[in-house]
Amino acid sequence: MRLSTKGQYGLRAALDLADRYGEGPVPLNTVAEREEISEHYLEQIMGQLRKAGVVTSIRGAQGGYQLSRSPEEITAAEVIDALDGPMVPVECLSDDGGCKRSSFCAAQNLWKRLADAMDSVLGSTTLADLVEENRQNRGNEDFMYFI
Amino acid sequence: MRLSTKGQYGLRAALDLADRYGEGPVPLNTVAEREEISEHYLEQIMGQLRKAGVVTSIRGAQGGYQLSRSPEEITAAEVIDALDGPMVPVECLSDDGGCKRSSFCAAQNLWKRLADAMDSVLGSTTLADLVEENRQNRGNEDFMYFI
DNA sequence: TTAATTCCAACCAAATCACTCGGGATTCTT
DNA sequence: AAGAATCCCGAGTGATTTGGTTGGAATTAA
Repeated sequence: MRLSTKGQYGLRAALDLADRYGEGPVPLNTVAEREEISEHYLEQIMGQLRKAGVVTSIRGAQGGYQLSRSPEEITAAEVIDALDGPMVPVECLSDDGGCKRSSFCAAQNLWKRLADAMDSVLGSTTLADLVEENRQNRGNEDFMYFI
Repeated sequence: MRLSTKGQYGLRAALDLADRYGEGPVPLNTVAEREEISEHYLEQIMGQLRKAGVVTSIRGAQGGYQLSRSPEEITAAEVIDALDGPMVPVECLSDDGGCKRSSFCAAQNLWKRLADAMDSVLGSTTLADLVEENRQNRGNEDFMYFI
């Protein structure tokens, strides 16, 4: 059970934008370069994020992408859902997929707990949280480095 | 991010065996029938579970499969790992996959938390837990039914 | 006007998934 | 010893998904 690279790249790109929130639009190619993601592929990803309302774009020269809201207001779940669909571990939990065995399926209890656990992590972690954590880590590392 | 049907079927089959633990070997076709899984496909799945030490098999007439240990001693994680490999949400967390960005990757903190959350559910839930919960549910349902 | 950018749709190779098929090996029952 | 019930194994397969690439059109700042 792996997350697609799309979801991973998308989150990295979103974090890249979060780190520069408020500094104006960032062109796609600089994000692609910093994050080492194929430019054309990232284009598709940003398109999805735009349609989902996570980022906004400005076309033309000096254009680029930026987060649509402040990083505190965007959860990891929102980014990943936009790219990979909702993170539900098995089909039978999703609204329409309901399987006829559900009334007596012992496994379903497990999937529910698993889905809850995943939700609570992704839904409660914002881009700001991750950027902040990372700044602190980097800080400590630099500190270590110079001793 | 979906679990493969293999993992789902495998868990269902394991729970089926857990429900009958101590009653001797159960032939594959009866499990397949009760759980509505293709017999040949389930055969492959049971093969993997056997190699992983989750079930044992007895060949020949009157043979079949049974859990290798009591359901209290088998976690959901063990079953799923045997079939789909470890449930790690992204490659860069797995031992050998370590990516070079890890030292400054803000996303990785999220994946770690997600992996921990998943682990703690799957690693702490045993087959016995699920069978027991299910028996209670079924009990309540029957109760409701006859009022 | 030109260069920088986003936007869009089609295409593609490789991998994975969810099975199926066919037959061999083993063991119980009679 | 024969036959039936089982597990064991490896190969094949069609559909879908993944992880992109290609090529070009539209928009806008300088």
